[in-house]
Formats: sequence, structure tokens, C-alpha cells
Amino acid sequence: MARPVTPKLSVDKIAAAALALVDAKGEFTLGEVAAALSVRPSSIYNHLSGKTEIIEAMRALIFREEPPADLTGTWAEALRALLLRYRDAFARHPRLIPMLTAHTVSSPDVVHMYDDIATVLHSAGIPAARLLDVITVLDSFVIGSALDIAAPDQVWDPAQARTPVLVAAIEAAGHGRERADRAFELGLGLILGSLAAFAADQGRGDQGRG
Amino acid sequence: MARPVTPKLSVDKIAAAALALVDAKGEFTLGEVAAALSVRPSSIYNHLSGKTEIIEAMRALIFREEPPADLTGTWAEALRALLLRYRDAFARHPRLIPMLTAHTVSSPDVVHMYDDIATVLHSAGIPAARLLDVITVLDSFVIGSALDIAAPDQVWDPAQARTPVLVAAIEAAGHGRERADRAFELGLGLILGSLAAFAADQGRGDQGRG
DNA sequence: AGACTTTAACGAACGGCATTCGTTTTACTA
DNA sequence: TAGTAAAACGAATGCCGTTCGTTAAAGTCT
Repeated sequence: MARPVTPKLSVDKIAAAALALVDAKGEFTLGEVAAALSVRPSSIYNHLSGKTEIIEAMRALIFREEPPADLTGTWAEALRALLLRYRDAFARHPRLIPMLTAHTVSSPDVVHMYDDIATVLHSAGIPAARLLDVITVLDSFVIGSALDIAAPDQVWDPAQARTPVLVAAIEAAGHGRERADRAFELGLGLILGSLAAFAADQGRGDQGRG
Repeated sequence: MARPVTPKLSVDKIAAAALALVDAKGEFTLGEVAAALSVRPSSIYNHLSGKTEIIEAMRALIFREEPPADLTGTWAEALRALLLRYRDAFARHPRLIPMLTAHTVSSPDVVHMYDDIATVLHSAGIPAARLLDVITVLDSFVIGSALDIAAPDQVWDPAQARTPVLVAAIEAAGHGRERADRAFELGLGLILGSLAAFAADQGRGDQGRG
């Protein structure tokens, strides 16, 4: 009953159990996680200290599950691959995203991705002084798009709209995931398109102009 | 002791008290809100039913506090003004933003802003079939940028980075709010720049090509 | 003006939940 | 083999959101 031969718990097992609950219900309690692992809630504290650490473990888990991005090809292709991977990691677990935004702690996996993005952007000709700004723009768009996946379709209820323009737009657009995917692709194209011009401009004049 | 001459509570007073707590500490409890208003927690339920409704009241409040956007000028100027107002409403209360993303319920104020954005985009020549996609892109970027404001500088700790490129970029960039503001301006320019080309392209050929 | 209804406060109580602590048994290690 | 660390348990704690019945004053209707 105490200290079993084969451990019943591990950080990964706890994170996976919590993630399954979040995927299914959108929330989780320590009691539910413990029950899913046939364990008492207090036992979890031998591996992780508290609920926030479970959330951090989930963040690390969803990035580890994701296949690595293909960095061959042009810088634009590599950047697109990196951002798609970044977004896919969130997109597989939409209901987790709001929890991740609650405590914006830096996970090593995320920082590592920033490394890759910085390298690609640097090779594209973005000057060091503007690198972090560009990364922030990309990061903001990806996270915002991820939240959009989790948003219910009710947000886009035509009855709420007051102008016929918006009503028509809502009815013309699809629903749920496909709508979010299409919007993400559009935004990615818009940003990367301008970014190419921005990089070329920086490389030519060496002095930043919009 | 019961039913005072002048009511001690109102939806606005509750929202304002909760918002002050969130701005100061990043969180709030019903007990704290009640104490700030010299009232018992249960009294709050005569005006709002539950904590989530307090959060919704805060969302409405921060949009009502914001001065209206200037919609004169070109569509690009009007769109920029709308998005800046949208983002400013969040930016004044950075620590509230994670709470708003937790329950993505549609507030009338937000839908009204979508109306305005849709009208401007429509006048710019974006076809109805793509309108909601563009709005989603803009919305995602604004919300993601708002979350970036709330993110602590610790996320951008040079010690975390593994490549010299990223280290240099972090040290070259500023800190806190000014860094977030600069990134937002950059992203806005990138998106709106491409959007102008996108709108012009749609207007010409009537058939969407990237 | 008087009777009735509604409103807005209170206080007690409940249930859930994260977290802590001491205990126990087993595994590891010197 | 003795001692330490690990990993489970169970009990207990305290906070927190929420509900409900009560009370008294405000508002309303005849």
C-alpha cells in the first residue's frame, strides 16, 4: 500500500492523465487526475508541487509529442514550417490553451523554438535590433490563433451582429476548426508576405523604414 | 442593516472593485471584492450571479472606458484606429487578459466592434466570403499581442536562449511595455500592408489568389 | 394612507478543492 | 546489514464560490 514495486506515478503519466481530462472536459482537478491513475491526490505532490506545475508539464508534453519541423528549403519555407508546428502543438489540444495563457512561464521547449525562429529570421536578413519584435509578432499571432480554435462557434452567432455586412460574412464562413484553419493560413500568408518585403528592404538600405 | 437607503452595490461598482484588484494583484476573490465594498460576499449575488459574470462585467467596463475610434479618413486609417482602440482597452489592464481568454463568451461590445471592422473591410474591397477570415486574423493578432503585454520579462531572459543570435536580439530589444508596443506597431504595419495588396488584388481579378 | 411586492443587504452553512503533514512500507545505497 | 530516500496513503486544514432563509427598507398599487 506504500511504495509499490513499480511506481504508479511519474511526471509524464500525471501530465498525460490531466491532458486527457482537459481534452474531454476543458478542465481538471487533482482529484480527477488522481482517480484516473488509481491514486490519492496527495500522492501527486511526490512528483510535482501543485496544479500550476501540472499545467507546465502539459505544456512541455504537447511540444514533445509534436514531430520536428522541416528546416530545409528557403527561409520562408522553414519559418512557415516552424510556425505551423508551433500552432499544431496547441491545435491538438484547444481546451488547454486558455490554461497556458494564465501563467506565461517560459518552458525550455518554447525558448528552443524561439532559437530556431531567430536563426531563420537572421538568415533572412532581419537586423538584430528588430529580431525580437518580429518574433513577438509571430508569437502573438500564433497564440491568438490558437485561442481562436478554442473559441466556441457561439461567438460568431449571426444573430449578434448588427450590420448586414457582418451577418453575410458569418454565414459565408464555415464553422469550427476548418474556419480557424483557413483564417490561420490567411494570416500566415499576410504576415510572411510583408516580412519578405521587410527583410529585403532592411538588407538594401540597412536603415529601417516601414 | 438590510436594504440601505442608498444601495451599496451595483454591477459597475463590483466590476470596478474587481478590476482594481486584478490590476494590483493579478487575481481576485469574491471575499476581497466584497471587503473592498464593505459588504458580505453573498450580497454580490443580488447583482451578478457568480464569478464568471463579474469577469464579463469587467470586459464590458474596459471597453466602455475606452474613447471611441476615429473612423474618418481612408479605410486603412479607420481600420488602424479600430484595432488600436481594441488593443488599448486590453493594454490598460494587462493582468485581466488571461481571465478574459478563459471564457470566450461574446460581449455585445466586442461584437459591435466586429461590426465596425467588417464595414471598413467591406469598403476596402474584401469580398464577403473572406471577410470573417480577415477579421479572425486581426482579432487573433490583437488578443495575442495583448497577452504579450501581460507576459513577464522573465520570458525573455537571455540566459534561457541557446543561440547567440537570440541572445543578441533579446539584449538589443527593450523591456516591458515599450517592447510590446513596438512589436504591436510592427505587426500591425505588416498585416495592414499585405491587406492593402490583398484587397486590391481581390478587387481586380474578383478571384482570390495569394 | 395602507397593504403587498420587490429589492438588497446579512449570516449561516455546504461542498469542493488544493495543499500540508505525519506515517508507513518499500526500494536503494554505503 | 543498517540507514536513508522514495512513493504511496489518510487525515486534516483552510479558503473559496455558492445557496438559502431571513430581515428590513424601498417601491408600487389601490
